[in-house]
Amino acid sequence: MNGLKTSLKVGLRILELLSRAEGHPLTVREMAVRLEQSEKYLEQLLLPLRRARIVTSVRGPHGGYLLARPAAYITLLEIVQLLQGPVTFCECPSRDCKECLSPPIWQALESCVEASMVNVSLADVLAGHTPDIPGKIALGPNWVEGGLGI
Amino acid sequence: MNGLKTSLKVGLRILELLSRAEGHPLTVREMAVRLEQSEKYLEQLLLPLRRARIVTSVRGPHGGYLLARPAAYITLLEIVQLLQGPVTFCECPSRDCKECLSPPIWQALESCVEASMVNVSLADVLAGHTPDIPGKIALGPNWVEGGLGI
DNA sequence: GATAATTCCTATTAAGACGATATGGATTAG
DNA sequence: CTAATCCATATCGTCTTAATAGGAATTATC
Repeated sequence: MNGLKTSLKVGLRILELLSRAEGHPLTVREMAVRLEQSEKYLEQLLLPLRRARIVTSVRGPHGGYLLARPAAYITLLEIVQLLQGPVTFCECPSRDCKECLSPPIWQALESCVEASMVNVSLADVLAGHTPDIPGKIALGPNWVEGGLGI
Repeated sequence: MNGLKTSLKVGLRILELLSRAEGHPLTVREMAVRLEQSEKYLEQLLLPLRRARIVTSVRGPHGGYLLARPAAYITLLEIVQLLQGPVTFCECPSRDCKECLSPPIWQALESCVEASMVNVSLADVLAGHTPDIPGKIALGPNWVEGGLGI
């Protein structure tokens, strides 16, 4: 959560280009020029994007990459999970993990972020839609009101 | 966001010990034995905790560390920010960053997590309080309903 | 005051993650 | 056939972070 990885930033810009190309395949070379990145690096990012069926490829001359689906049907969550890794605070399975002390708290935070991101499409991101005030997790029945005071 | 850092996990366990000690100073040595960690490593974590005034120290013989405040007045957010780093997705100041495409989205996610964590105290964590269903960000007035379809 | 217990501080090492590059193979239009 | 293009893997270098090391400063006790 400490900043976006470069792979995600660049990946988003790739998807931006593909989205604006609208059905016309873009070559890695074109993207490399427009994004000022090396072709090889972009290829490395396009590989998982293709395997996850977020983009499609056409091989041979006049080939290139396309968005596999309309941008409105690609969620921010799948992009992030793919290029930045899963949104996890604590992976422990048990309910009382000795390391993180309270898995439910971390799981709630994960759900908070995931539920938010699955609700935002690539089209939303490109359109610059601004989200509203966020919700936040609330403690359950065990919670003692006023425990935090000020 | 890819898993909790070791420093945070161990830091939380330190705070757990101090919380249960209730005013009686604990030495680094004691904590090292009970947590099965090296004294030197714990010292390194206690340093920022003390500077942030989350713990207090007593020097000399019969010295040790104490919680600086009751656990109910220590928020999860400050612990996380201190030992894991700030909760940031994108640090760009401008509203249309070329790298992350849409700062408001990331800022909303940050706020979502921060607002949740500031609401959870160390006491809550130790008590194993389980948070409710999380809220999530919602797109603002520009949002087109049904944009995501399925 | 000497001594021992303890915190305090900085430097250094070790291992892993990640950005980036390099090299070559596979596919296909013309 | 050949050139354009995607496909795949291996490798290198840098930065972050966990962990160690060594010693300085403080203070209770005798």
